[in-house]
Amino acid sequence: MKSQITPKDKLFQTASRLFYQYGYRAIGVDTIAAESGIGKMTLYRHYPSKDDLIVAHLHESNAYFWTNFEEITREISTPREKILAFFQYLQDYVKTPNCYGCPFVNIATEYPNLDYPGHQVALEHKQAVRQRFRQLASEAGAKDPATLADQLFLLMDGAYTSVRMFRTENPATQVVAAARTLVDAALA
Amino acid sequence: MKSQITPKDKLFQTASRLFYQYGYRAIGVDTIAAESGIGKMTLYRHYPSKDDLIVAHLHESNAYFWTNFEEITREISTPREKILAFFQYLQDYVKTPNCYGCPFVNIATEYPNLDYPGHQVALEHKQAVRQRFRQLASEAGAKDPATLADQLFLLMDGAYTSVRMFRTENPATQVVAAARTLVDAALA
DNA sequence: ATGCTACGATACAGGTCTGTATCGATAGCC
DNA sequence: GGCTATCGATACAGACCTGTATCGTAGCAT
Repeated sequence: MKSQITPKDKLFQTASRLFYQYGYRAIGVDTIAAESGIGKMTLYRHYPSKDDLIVAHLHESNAYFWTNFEEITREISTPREKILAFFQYLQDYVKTPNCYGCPFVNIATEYPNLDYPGHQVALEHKQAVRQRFRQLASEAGAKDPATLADQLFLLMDGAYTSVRMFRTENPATQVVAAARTLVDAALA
Repeated sequence: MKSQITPKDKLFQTASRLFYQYGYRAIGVDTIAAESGIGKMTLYRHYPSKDDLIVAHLHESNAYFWTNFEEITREISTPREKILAFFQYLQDYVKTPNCYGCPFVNIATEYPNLDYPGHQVALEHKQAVRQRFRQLASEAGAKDPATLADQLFLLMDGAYTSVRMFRTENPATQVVAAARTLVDAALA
């Protein structure tokens, strides 16, 4: 077996961890190189610029989100339970010390300009989540699926945001109960 | 009448606007000086460091929030209606083009370290808001005021966050309806 | 009028950032 | 064994950042 982890992979993982925990503007390429033990030139050989590395990290985060999302909801039968299962996972996740909010919320806050490439990736991701919520709300029989989806969406990003503000002692411990209330009210 | 707006005021207003719109790390002291027409030395005569200027801006934002909050809820009789009046104001505000999210959420996202002075100001502000929500929830007769307060809190910060992500076309148009559903469910 | 104070403008110091250039080493492959 | 491609390390260029030092000036009070 050859080296199963390439320098590019190690660099990417280190960059993702540092970006996510400390912020995109706070982490420089020198820090990424030093922390990962990878030469800076190797970074620029694989990614033309720091922004390209950021975009790659966001694409990876997007892929991870969806595989995780489908894995969580796969064995759940009803769409209502799928929604609640996702929020239960979210609630558990935001209590762990390795949660630092949502990468897409973070990049959009740090780079509010909508033309910034990273913000565009975040926007596409969030629109897709919104759409997925609408689909589940529709399948669950909500009278106004778009409305319920947006309400759930606010809860989700509120939970992510509260983690970055409060760390572990955050109000997101109530996100499942709130989601259940909103879902049941929309189905009644 | 002498000059009713001092250089310090003009500088402070310009800094607040730029910080809020573009972010705290993105705006440098040279930009603030140039945009306000105030010399950089005048900035450092009134504020020892950029971080002190940021903290002053956050304190001002905190004061504005509370005067605004009390003004909105003053003429409302019941605590339930006070809560909904605040969320109605929030929903209207996040639809205006001069809303760029929440200054406290923004600073906490850009400076996730809890020891950072700006993050501490943000944390104190958010804890106070949480406490105020609990008080109103208690006065309204909620069975578990702390739970309802946290649920409303998630909606609020979710709305702020969605503005910075989506700008005007955001899911926060449903924040009042969601708040009403959560409040009514907690009072039933 | 004359100090005095606050101000704007400019230059500068020291550090950090992104991105490039260069060189030596190393590991796989023919 | 030797060729080649990739890597790590280092130095560097140019830009930008915070914060300081300096100087000329305009207004204000006594």
